[in-house]
Amino acid sequence: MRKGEATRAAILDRATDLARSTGVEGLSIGRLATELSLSKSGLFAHFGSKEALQVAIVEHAREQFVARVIAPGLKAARGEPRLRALFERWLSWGSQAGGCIFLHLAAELDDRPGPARDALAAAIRDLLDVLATTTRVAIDEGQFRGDVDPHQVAFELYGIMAATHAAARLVGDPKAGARTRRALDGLIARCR
Amino acid sequence: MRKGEATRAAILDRATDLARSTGVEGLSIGRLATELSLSKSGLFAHFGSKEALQVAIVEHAREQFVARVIAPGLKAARGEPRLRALFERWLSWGSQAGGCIFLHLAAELDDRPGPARDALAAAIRDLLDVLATTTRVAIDEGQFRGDVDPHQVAFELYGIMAATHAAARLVGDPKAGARTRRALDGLIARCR
DNA sequence: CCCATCATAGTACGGTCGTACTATTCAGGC
DNA sequence: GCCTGAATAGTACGACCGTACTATGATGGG
Repeated sequence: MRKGEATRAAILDRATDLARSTGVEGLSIGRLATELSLSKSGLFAHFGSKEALQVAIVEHAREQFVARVIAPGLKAARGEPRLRALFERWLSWGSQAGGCIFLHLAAELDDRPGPARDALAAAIRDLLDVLATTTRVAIDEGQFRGDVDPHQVAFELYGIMAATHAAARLVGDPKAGARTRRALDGLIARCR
Repeated sequence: MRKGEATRAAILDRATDLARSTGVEGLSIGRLATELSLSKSGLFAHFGSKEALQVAIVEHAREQFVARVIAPGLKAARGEPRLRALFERWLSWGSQAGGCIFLHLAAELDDRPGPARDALAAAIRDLLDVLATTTRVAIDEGQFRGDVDPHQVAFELYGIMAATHAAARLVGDPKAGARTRRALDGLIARCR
């Protein structure tokens, strides 16, 4: 049905927004319904359980991430430019209100087994794989040295992103942006 | 009074343990009281509000961190060995059940203004400062190059720690430990 | 235009939340 | 060994939680 899908999408949009700052456990169905001018039960009917809503939020965030970060990033030229484009887009994804939802949920869910955690782990694994694959291409193109470990690069990129998050959002370091660029440039320079 | 202080300490020990996996918002006073065989009101009387308990948890974690990570780490030889010792101890701090509470709370609180967030930001700022100061010493000792930026090193160390957390705890990467060492060695090699 | 089906609202329930207020137990100084 | 004050328990409250169940409203295919 058309109408239902549209509502569901609107719910997920708002829910994903909220979950960026409150997490998926702190998010309440009642509050979410009020914000959307829906009844709690009407909203609830779309998901059946809070756990299912949480999983849907993760999936929705993953789709948004693919659309706003991965897909446009992959349009850049093969190798290093593509890697930089992906990271740059990830950065702006993380600078929207609430930050990068994956970083938030990673901390919230890493000790909470369940479907939501599984979905999140899969999403982050995918992200790391894309970064690693892009690095692999840079090696094949001769831009990066042959002994570079693609997954190591993905690992360290994730770390830079997390450090950026903490520095910019929590500690309030005004130089966070510059530090991020320097770390990225350093990592890439080491690969050449 | 002696007794009250002892109880308060016991509460904080357990609360800090729990908050490592549930966060400070997800932690419930009732559950905590039950776990400690205390009445909810008896426990509550020690803090007066949940917010005060959250702040106390952060302060308690900070004290534990100084005792278990910072203080023993500072006993290592000046410069690089000290930096490595600090990071190594931070790593084992982060590998206790629930992981590093600071990384968890950083994600939970970075968008939630209030005293708990302030206390956490101060704690992490302190941690970064210790790492930066230690790096500064390594420069002064001639172990690191003169153009190394101590706060940049602290920033990147934080990133490595966060990446380790995600890789080991969420994604379940069996090579997480090796990746961490490689990233650390790479960072330090670049400083020399 | 009716009817089946989907979408949403309404209501209710047991549970737990944080936080008051009051009562009881306990420990130590005289 | 009482007396005082601290430490803890008891009880109650309103609010909100997630989740059933039922009813009403909208919608589109025949």
